[in-house]
Amino acid sequence: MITPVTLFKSLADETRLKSILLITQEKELCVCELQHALDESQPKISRHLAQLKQIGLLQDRRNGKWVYYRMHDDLSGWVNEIIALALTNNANFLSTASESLFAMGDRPTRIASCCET
Amino acid sequence: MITPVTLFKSLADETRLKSILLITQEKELCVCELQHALDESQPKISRHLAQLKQIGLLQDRRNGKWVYYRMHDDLSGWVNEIIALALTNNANFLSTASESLFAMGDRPTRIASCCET
DNA sequence: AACTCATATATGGAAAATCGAATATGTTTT
DNA sequence: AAAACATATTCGATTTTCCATATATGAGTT
Repeated sequence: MITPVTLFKSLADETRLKSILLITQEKELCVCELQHALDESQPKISRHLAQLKQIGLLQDRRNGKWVYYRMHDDLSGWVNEIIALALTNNANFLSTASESLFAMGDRPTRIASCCET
Repeated sequence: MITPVTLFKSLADETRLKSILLITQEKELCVCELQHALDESQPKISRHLAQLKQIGLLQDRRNGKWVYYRMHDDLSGWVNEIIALALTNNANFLSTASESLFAMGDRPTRIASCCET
């Protein structure tokens, strides 16, 4: 069970918050997609994702060379609700990253999406 | 307009989060009540409240020697909703502070409550 | 097996957050 | 106006967070 302080600390960083909101919006994203969408270095993205995974907010799965992150399945309802509220009420906060993601060419998601359960 | 990162940073500290949740629960609290409920030093409480006020999460009013803090009237709906979710889903996180507040003798609130609009 | 690509981690340093202690301000009481 | 009380602020120090760089791991590809 995640504590409220731990949750809010996780959301209190621009890179982490945008990552979580993008992942929530897109269901699942790999490191390189977040790297492109947020225009940040690979280690930076990877480090924050590892942190979010360690806390239990995210879970990952590897598919070939790519590692896909999504919200953890076992999150309490109120955690998901808080994230959903943040997402739906801060469209402009995420717009640039979101547009950048859609403009990205060669997204591995397309290839992977055909293999999902 | 508060940004989501600013909001979550505000909630990412135990003293601040408990203060905000207690204030939300009790409508209005003065520094000495929070000091007692959270069992923290006066400067520490005061400093965090000042920070929350500066951000625009709290507003204060002075009544005699006491300064009462409450949630800011002009907060966006989603901000209040997030705080309400945190409050209703983390009873145990707040229980000790809450009990300590109720056990406090000579609460100035009692005197002030007769003068509120 | 060597090479490439995607991702992860380790390290040292910089920046930011937090704190305790001391002190200042403002209000009431005497 | 001095004393007492509630609150605010300053200061230096500690701790925590964050980052860039370099390097490691792990999976496909040739």
